[in-house]
Amino acid sequence: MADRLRADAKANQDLVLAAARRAFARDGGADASLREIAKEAGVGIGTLYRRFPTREDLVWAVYSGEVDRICEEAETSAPHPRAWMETFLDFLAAKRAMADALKVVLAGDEERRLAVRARITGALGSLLDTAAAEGAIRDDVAALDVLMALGGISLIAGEPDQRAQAGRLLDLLMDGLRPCR
Amino acid sequence: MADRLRADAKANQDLVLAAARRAFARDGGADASLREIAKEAGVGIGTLYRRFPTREDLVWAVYSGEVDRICEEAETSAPHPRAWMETFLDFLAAKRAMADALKVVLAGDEERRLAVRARITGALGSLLDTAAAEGAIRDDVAALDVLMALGGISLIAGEPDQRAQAGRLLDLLMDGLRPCR
DNA sequence: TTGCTAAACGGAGCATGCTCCGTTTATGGT
DNA sequence: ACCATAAACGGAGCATGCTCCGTTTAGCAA
Repeated sequence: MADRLRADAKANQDLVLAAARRAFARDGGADASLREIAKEAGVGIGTLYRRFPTREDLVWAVYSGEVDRICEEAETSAPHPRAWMETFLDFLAAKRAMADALKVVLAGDEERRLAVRARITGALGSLLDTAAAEGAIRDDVAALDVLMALGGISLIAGEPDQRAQAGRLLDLLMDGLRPCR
Repeated sequence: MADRLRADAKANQDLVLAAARRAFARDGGADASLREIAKEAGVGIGTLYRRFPTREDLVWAVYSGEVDRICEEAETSAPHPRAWMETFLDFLAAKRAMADALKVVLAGDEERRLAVRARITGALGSLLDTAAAEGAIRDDVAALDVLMALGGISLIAGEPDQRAQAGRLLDLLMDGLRPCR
């Protein structure tokens, strides 16, 4: 990329990211104040917004590493869809901000969102394919649909105290994926 | 009820409701400004908030009639769960504000929310029971779980331009409800 | 070293949600 | 007709998201 950042810009970006990471760690990040994050980073609110135009951009910058790790897990570990889905839901429950970001990513059609989507559906798809090859689940359901189902579960029952409910919804989803008949 | 409203209070409440109905009709209501509604009703913002402490209260006051109608439909018409669910999702898609309100209702445990929840799960339960009796679907899934699944679908794929996606998720849900094996 | 300019900065400013509280008034009793 | 007072009113005020724009400066070329 020829678009290298100016030194001061890069430094500020890092300060903001660090502050955001700290703020998000405090409470899942769903409602951390961006002004507060900017202040904590010692940067003007305008600077934060120029670098991360939307809350989702910031959330994504903070958590993309973890998402990658989860995706790799889906591609490399044994094909236990249910277990992986639980991990995924737990992740979204812990980082509530990500659940909202996911919703946007799943709806939008800008290059950026599509890439993220491709990353996740790719991993999930590979997991589903493997499981299907073993006859554990159906083979005719698109990974994107499953991902959206997971996103839906986390949106409607993603609070930490709704684990049981989320589990039941996941049961229902798994039932829908069963290769009966 | 001994708690009758003072005449002026009642009048203002009606004005607010009428204004809200108009505002919501314009755009689903998801992001109509409450200040604007108050102004349109010729009432102070404080008055609006005293009568409807949360946005959901207002949304509910505006739409409870329609929800009732849909519930009755579930109880009285032929047991076609899928058709009813589509109606329900369409309703939520048209009144985006209701989708958010539903999420809150499904999470909270205050008397009010529980009552609303009971109203809907009651109707849906009756529909599911009838269908189950005919062998059309399983009989061991709680109505609340199905309702939450529907809520999840509408949260993750509730925009009008996501109908197809929502349909696929509904397929998945129906598959999960099938009485196979 | 000295300019020049694109890039970056940062905060004022506006809209919104929601609260708080001093002021006004409907209503029932005398 | 007159009060007393609980009830209702309404908007000032604070926090937040996000934008806009005048000011500052890093990085480069002469």
